[in-house]
Amino acid sequence: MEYNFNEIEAKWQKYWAKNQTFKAENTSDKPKFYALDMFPYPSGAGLHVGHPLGYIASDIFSRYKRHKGFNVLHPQGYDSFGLPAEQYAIQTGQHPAVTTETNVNTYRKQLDKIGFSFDWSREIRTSTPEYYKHTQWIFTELFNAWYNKAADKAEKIETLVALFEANGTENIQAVCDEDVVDFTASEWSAFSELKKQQVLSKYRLTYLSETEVNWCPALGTVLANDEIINGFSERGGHPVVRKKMMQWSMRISAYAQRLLDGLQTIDWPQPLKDAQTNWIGRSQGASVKFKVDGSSSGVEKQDFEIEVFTTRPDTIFGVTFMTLAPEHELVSKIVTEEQKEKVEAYIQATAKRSERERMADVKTISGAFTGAYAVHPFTGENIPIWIGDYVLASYGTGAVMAVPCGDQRDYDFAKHFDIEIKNIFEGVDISEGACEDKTAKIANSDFLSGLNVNKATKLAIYEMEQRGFGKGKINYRLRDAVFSRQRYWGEPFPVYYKDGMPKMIDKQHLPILLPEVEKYLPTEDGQPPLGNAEVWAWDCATAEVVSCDKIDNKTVFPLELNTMPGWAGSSWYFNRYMDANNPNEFASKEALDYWKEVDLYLGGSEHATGHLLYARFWQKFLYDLNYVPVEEFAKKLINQGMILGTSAFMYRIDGFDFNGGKNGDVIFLNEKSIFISKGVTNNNSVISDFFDGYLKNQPNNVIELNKDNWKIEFKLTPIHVDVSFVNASNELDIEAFRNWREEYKKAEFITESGKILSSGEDLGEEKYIVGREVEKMSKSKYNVVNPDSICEEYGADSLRLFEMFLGPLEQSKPWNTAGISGVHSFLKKLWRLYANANNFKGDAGEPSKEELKVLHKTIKKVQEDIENFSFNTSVSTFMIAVNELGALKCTKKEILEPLLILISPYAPHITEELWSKLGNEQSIATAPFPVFEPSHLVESAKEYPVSFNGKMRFKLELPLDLSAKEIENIVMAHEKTQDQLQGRTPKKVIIVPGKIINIVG
RNA sequence: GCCUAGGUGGCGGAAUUGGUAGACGCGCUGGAUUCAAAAUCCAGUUUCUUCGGAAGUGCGGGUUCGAUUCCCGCCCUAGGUACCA
Repeated sequence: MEYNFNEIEAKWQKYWAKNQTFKAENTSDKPKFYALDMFPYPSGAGLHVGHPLGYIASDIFSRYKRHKGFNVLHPQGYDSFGLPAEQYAIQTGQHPAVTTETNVNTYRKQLDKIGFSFDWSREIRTSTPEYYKHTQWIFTELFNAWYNKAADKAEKIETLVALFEANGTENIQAVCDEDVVDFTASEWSAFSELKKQQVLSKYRLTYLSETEVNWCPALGTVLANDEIINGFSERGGHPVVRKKMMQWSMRISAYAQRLLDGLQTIDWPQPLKDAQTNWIGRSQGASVKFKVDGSSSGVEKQDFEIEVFTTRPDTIFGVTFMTLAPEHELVSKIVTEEQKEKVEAYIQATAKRSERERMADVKTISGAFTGAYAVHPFTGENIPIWIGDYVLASYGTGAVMAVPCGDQRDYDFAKHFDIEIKNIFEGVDISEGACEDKTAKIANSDFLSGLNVNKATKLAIYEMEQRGFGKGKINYRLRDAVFSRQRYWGEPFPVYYKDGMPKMIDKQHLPILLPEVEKYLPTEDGQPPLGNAEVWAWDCATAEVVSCDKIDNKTVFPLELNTMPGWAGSSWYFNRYMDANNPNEFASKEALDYWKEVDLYLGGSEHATGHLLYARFWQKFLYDLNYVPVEEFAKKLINQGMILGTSAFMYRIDGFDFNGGKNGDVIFLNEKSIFISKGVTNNNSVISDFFDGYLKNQPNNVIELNKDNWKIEFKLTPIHVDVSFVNASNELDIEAFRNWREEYKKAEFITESGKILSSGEDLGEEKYIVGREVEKMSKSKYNVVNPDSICEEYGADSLRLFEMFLGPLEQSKPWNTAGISGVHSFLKKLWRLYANANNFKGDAGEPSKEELKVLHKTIKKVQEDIENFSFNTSVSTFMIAVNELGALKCTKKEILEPLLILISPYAPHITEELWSKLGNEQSIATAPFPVFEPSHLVESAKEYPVSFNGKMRFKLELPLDLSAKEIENIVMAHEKTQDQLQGRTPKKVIIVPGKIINIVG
């Protein structure tokens, strides 16, 4: 009986769905295990082979945990709000909800074919009202909360109001805007309602503020940094300007320290933790204010102050100049007439450089003197103020107190511009470079002289605070996150505006449904797409969304026009799966208390600072308000590597190029549909033959060349070609290519042997070889491979094994199906092993010692591998086991049955089938994992490697119970040893019993 | 520049605490079976070699009886962009 994988896989997929085999219960005597994948965005291109990599790994782990007796929650869903559906809507008018539905259905079909053990009863989509009503509710909770530093947690805004009513701002320790003003309790109660709201908005965890954005007027939208190339939009090439916009922000900075501290408590990859640590960017030091000396540069500049942040306040006596970022707002105010031209030229030059470029380039030193001076707060000396692009505006305060003796970049800057370098370190030579060694003692620094770094830092801060120009401060690079998007396809804010102040809509009226619009573009006056909605106003009296023309600003008010960003829905979805169908709450307390957190979270490292940081932030917030029982949502996280595609290239001959195209010696062909095989693109005889042919076809042969003196090359353009037209030997299916597009119908080819095929001519024995390159897998590169065809040709079990067999999970690797036949023939061998065992029924007899040894070494290895997420080596182990059992002609049920359980997490369909053929009536899914018995692996002899100076020369089988001395005697007497030594006496013989023998000398 | 990960046959990769480098699979070569093909099975396959051996895990050093593994310096590839002020 043949291994008919199509039939078997369909059968068991149906069985699992019908019997709800993988449905997780919210109450159980079993221990719980929650395995989660980072859910996909359902794109139009469908699932590609990179997606399942992580899903298969988490599925293996989930199935393993079921065998180990756990109640496993392994859900899946869709992050279904997003830009591609909106772009498609703009182009075609198709409603994004319709596109999304279609794409989700495609994904579901593809996922089902791979045999994942998902609990589909818990499927979620972030774009459904049932889901986003809770996203909206969490937003209102953030609005109605503030961060109490005294309690070090978020609290309801009511507690802040109570404090204001009692004592005003006295003793309030809150994370808030910089510009809050103090007031007393009686002042607070005298404030108008509007004024009170204005004050509170400076404390709320989400708030409206003017934020600088990259605005593209032509596209009517805001662009991300990497959507901009040299000041123009990537798509369309339109100009982009910096513009301030009123937007919602999330006060994530309140959680900076806790987000940092929390990293200590979770088992996440170190590189990912590093990325978050760096993103948060904590640094401890002092904030110091320097006054600008008006007398040096004009009286009107007297009032200006430059605030800097320094991590080395102890080196303040070494300050000999200041550097401002060229974009710093003070630059234009303090620059003197004489320096104005130079400074402006420098600012213009800097504006063209990206921040990355400015940071990476430590060799080029550039800057300009503003002509103005600051006053050193301790010495009263005048110090020059410079601008330099090594100081970034977005970093700290955008200004630096430069200490050239203690910072290499300041040092290089000072040297370059011949600025004074003052040495404030005891016995340190700074003639060659700055002293960045923190053990150096401070000298030449008034009251700080003779102190070490720690003491000097503390004293410097104390003195600054006493004299009122500085204070100790911890600085974070982490900035509050902008939460508004000028898009249609996202969660609408449950917000309306009364007297210009935002008001939240009550939980009981949620969800606020995304309104219908005529078109998905921004309005003509630059409003977001929701500005096109006709029914988009809030009626407070009836608590309904009503038509915009009813707006009277008394009971009917305009609704918010922005929508939420992509990360809103994904910042809490892991909690939703715990109780996915709860209509009232985001999840019940019972469900949350039972599942608590994700035990294993799998996904790509590209989400390190986006999704994963914001999700941790929301979780901590929900924890503070007692909505969730744990502060970190994922105990363990594993990054899966990216699967790269292998693009195929055709080489189109556009013309001829003489002498490398110098002097304009290029001839272009009129017909541009001739493709040349990769191997002959530089072949001289092919080129000259082709050129001769070209000359003959010219009606008036005007070209006369002495070819001996000319070097002719083809002018080629590599064209991406669909990888499905190319076989494993890089040979092109010419028919498929000709039928691909109208323009290629008449294509001609120069084959690998140099033969010219005219249009329509068959290949015959000839071959066209394409070029190959490994790049990111993407639809536009025609290198996307989806799993469907592999499932059809080899089956889902082969796909699963193969994706795991490719290599370590965390490493990125190119997709190459060359090895898939290997895992497929393994499955066929497995099938045959059982077919030969009493026609799948297995024999009852006692297993032999050898058979037990094979089984138990496999149990040991596979269990270790799964627990170390080393799935690739398990697949090898299965192959070895099946090869060995095949060689032993094993037919014993006692061996074959446990072996199936070992393989079943990896290849669930074939193992279910063989399991039932062995006579089992229940699914294999919850069969207990075999227990490893070490006694089966005990050996009595060992084949020792005998090494000479560490190099293995021959092997010698010896009993394991020999002592080191006995081994030495046997080895030294051995003839091969004498051969190796050739009469020399060994200096030393090292024997590690059970391991190695090494003879030195 | 810096941080992180990585660099092993023709290819994907294995070697779990320093102890037989190249497991397993692909590909390739030869053979068996077959009218033939597919499928299957068997043998071989790091390189060089005077067939005794010798060299070999990005490069150069070091520690060690012994290094893919540990240390120092460097090169390359991928991802991230900090620290500092």
